[in-house]
Amino acid sequence: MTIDTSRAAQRYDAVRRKGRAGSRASLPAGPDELRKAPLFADVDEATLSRLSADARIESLQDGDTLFHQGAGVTDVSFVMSGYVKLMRMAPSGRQTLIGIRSDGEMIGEAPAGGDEIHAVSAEAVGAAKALKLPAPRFARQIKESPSLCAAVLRDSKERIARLVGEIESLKSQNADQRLAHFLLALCPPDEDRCRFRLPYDKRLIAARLGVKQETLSRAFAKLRVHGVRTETRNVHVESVAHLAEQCGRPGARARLAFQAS
Amino acid sequence: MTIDTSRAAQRYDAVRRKGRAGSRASLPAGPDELRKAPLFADVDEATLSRLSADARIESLQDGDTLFHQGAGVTDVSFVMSGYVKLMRMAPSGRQTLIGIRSDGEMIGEAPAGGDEIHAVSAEAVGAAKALKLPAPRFARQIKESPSLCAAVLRDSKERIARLVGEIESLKSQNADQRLAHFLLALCPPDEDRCRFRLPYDKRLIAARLGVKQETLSRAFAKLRVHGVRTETRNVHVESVAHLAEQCGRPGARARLAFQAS
DNA sequence: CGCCGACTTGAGCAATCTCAATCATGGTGG
DNA sequence: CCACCATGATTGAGATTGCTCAAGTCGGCG
Repeated sequence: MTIDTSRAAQRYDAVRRKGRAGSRASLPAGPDELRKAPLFADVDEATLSRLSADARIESLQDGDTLFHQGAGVTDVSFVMSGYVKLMRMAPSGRQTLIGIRSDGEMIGEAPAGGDEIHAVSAEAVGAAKALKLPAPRFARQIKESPSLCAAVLRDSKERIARLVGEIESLKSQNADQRLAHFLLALCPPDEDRCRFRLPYDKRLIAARLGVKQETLSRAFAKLRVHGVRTETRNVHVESVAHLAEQCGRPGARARLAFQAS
Repeated sequence: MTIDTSRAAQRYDAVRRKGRAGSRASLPAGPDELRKAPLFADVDEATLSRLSADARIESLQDGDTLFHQGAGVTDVSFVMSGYVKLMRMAPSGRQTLIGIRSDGEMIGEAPAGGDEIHAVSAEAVGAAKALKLPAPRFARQIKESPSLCAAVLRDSKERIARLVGEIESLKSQNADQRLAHFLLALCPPDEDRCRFRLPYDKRLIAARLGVKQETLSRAFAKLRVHGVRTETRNVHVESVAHLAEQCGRPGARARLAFQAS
């Protein structure tokens, strides 16, 4: 369920972090970069250029931390390339993956003014670039620009919908069904037979689905019977329709897996 | 995990609904009622009185539906008394509890204009009263009143934080720990030994925690060893501090439960 | 070649679910 | 007052799911 147990996680992090440079490249950014974030798609130009005044782009390496849970919110960040994972740290040291951001998505919550604190920690998964805006400036613009405010409102709703979906699947589906759902979302549209690449490694996918790596591996094995083949990161789906059928049935899979073995 | 399986749920609903009147009382409401909702705590009087123009209060009986998932959003609703449960219905008919609202909380999401659709279904748990405002009017006021907009923004953030917490606990805690957390939140502050009443029946608590009723019952049984006694709906906690310790440990409980049996 | 990291596989165990029986409670009709 | 029923809660037994620990595979890379 969690990414790792406390002691194991510490070891794991120690390994990943070895030999990484401490300094980060940071470049200024303009309104054009901001516009790439869907959040800003409908925000007026004037607001955007005000927002971008102190914007900068940071380059991150695998494992770099953007911010820690509990720390004060100084910036609003957006993923410009790569992936960023959001995690909750329990007092015990246990880490739980909350979500993964990519492609212009906002990392964390939009600051609305006042003293705010990060509810999660954010860390780069592989090399990534992040766009950062100072939080106070963003909070001021939210109050002054109706289009920005509307955009943030809409974005919050999408976020909530996603989280609700997440809770539903954690409560009502088993690991196999969650994996089927996950893969289904990755299949390109309009093709029944398809092939694609997993966006990140299986360890992370497992954490995203809320299971252990071993369990994920076995779930993949069960899907083989249903025409889903994997070679490391590449996935081959014989029939998307057939895969979709696997999303809502607990019993059928066991029977078929038995026949195949 | 889910509230009930498809067929069982249908039977269950058929039973609960028997002999209930179809009509609902509906009374007009004013700004004073609105002010009771925390969302409106800091909203200016003018906005509030505009919002309350078409406000009305509906009386609901156990099992009454406020709205269905997938239906268009025509109103914004608030719980004035009692409890309302939010559920997701899978195409299979499976129902998953998403949350429970009470005490002036908003039910569903704030409409921001445009055609919107309910992401969940809402149903009264026991007798309840709901305050309803027409969605279009609310959406208009959001655009025109900065204080309302700020309030909705703040509320969305709280909602997201709650959902994130929910996901964390589903992913990282077992049933016993989730129950301990749940009870801890119900304990009145500043007392180590306390006594209180469960807000709703154990069937609902189980759904809230994402386990079956039987599992919840066994979790309560395990907590008895730790000074938590229950008589139907009444709970005695010998030591809140001791209960809090149970929130973060998987192993210890099993040993003690074994000794006790 | 040999190691490392990511992944897979196996075996046993723990948590949870399922099905079924039982019990307590409150209401209802006789 | 009692028999009876419906509902919610508890308990038991067995199946299932997912976890843990451990070993093994595989591909790249120095």
